[in-house]
Amino acid sequence: MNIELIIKEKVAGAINALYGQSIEPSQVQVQLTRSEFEGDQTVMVFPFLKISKKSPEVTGAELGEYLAANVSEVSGYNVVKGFLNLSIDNQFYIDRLNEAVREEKYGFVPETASAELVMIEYSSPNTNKPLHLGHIRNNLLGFSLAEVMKANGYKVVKTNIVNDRGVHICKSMVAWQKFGKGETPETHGKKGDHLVGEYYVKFDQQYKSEIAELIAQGRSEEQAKEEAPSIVETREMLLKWEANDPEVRNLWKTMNGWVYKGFDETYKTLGVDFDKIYYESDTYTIGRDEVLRGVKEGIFQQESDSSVWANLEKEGLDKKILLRSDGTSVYITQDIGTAQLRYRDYPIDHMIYVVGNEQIYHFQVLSLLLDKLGYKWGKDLYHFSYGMVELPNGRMKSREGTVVDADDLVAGMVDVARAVSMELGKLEGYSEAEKEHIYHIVALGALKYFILKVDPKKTMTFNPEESIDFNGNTGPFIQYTYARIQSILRKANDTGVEVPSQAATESLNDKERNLLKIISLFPEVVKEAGTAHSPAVVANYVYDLVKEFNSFYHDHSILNEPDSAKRDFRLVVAQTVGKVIKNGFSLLGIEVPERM
RNA sequence: GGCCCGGUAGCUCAAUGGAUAGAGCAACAGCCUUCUAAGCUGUAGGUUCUUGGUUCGAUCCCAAGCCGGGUCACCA
Repeated sequence: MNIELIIKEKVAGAINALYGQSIEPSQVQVQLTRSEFEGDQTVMVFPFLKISKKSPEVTGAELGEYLAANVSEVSGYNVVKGFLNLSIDNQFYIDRLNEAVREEKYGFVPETASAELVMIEYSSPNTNKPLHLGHIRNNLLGFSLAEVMKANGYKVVKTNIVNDRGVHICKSMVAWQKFGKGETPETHGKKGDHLVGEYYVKFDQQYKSEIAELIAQGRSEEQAKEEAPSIVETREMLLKWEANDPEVRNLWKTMNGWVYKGFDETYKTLGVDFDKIYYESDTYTIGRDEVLRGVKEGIFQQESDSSVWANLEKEGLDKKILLRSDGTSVYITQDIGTAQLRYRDYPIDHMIYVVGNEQIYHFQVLSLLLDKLGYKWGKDLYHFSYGMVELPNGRMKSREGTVVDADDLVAGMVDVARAVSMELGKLEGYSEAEKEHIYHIVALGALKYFILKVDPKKTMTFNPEESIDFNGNTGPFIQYTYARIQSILRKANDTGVEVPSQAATESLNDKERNLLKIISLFPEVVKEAGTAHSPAVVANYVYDLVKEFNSFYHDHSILNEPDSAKRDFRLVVAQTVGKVIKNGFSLLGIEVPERM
């Protein structure tokens, strides 16, 4: 049981015993004592003044006296103004430490047979261009959130809806037909997703020049955009695609195949994966059928040009198109089909969509549409809406060529990790392959931590220079601490010193005590990360732990401690800190190296 | 314009309504014959955008304003 809950309960009991009033434990405000004061847990006495009808000092003292006398965990107290600072008995923290020692997955809630199932959709790329920095945030958040939910005892199904059809991919196809001359990833020596992305860019260039030409011929901009041959061709291709035209379908399969191969590589590099992948090409017709059912049932309206609309004005939103006048589907149509299919495939208790906050409106609409169509889970979908990633000079803009490519970014970070590591030269004895493995772990640790430590809801700035910094509040700093701990444990093993299976000591120095306090917090942190849907909570916690450990490491020797009882205790502490780092980082999808 | 989100040190970010608002980077000053210096210690750096309100207490809640971003497509 965590100390906060114990104190809340006991304070409620004390209020009752002292002043004859019963309050709920949840009404008691407890927090960690600030380091400049003596004590471990602080109780706010202000809220109880109306009950005690005494001054804050007196009330605090009376409560403190009672708690010290009646609660075994409370070893002492002091009162400063309206703050009652309680000192917690060392044994409590040592017990928590031993809990952490015993449990392999300390801090995690084990999955039970009756656990609820949460499906997490993330990544969800379009198949017309390679992944970029924005996708990286999505992928890292999605994967980490899945790990966090698992650690909170949920069954988790990670899913990916691939937007493999629609105008965007038709654009790449049109451009490839026009300019490709049969080029393939093999002939070009490029990843397939990058190759297809190049044709998407080429399409855009061609389209723009056509528009300019038409405008020069006297058309309005709007007209030009409608009539440009490229876009006309694209629309025709989409229709052919929906009509199952063999030639179009073949090209589509080929080009998407290139892209998938490229994506798989990127996913593998990032260390993310999925339990179930859906393809829009399989789900959009289900969505369309659902929309048409909606028309039949009078939920949606079909206009004279045969486009289909949902009127959400009553719900405070706009009218929303669901099917174009030519009968083709729009983005949201497939989301309806995908949702239906998923609920058919899995007994979903919670559905989480990891999608950027620019789509808040989209998910409000989706939720309402599903609800109107009669799905009880429509209202309950959870849009995990994260903020955009910006560069120091603003948003990434493909037009200005400022889009940061995912593969390039990772490769660059590995290069830096390699350079730093070689300069420090601490990996003697490792094979080249082992070294490369470490560089990869460190590079990804830097990237992932840099992104995940920020509150997901907030827009974040990605500064390439800072992201490859390996000092301070960074992933490699934490990994480094882990590696140091493993080094100590190896050395202990080499010299025949065994790490005890349980910690025993009577006295704790300040830094040992601080470490134990932080270790005892981990289970709460995991829980908090789950309820807040925030990997950042874990990242910040691990950083605090590691900072404290390094300070301890600096001030107190472990293996050279002459008192063997103290040495053994510190070994247990160090080992446990290592375990918490590893478990915490696993929630972020970050690996830890044995050496670095 | 309607709706949504944000504004904290020079920069990037923290801070369940609590005490003197904290870290890292950058700057400056120290610490390696001792378990990995990718480390540790210290100095400096703030009207928490503004003005009101709520209360014992507000960076946090409420209102208005200012600034920045998002969104409101027969795009995805």
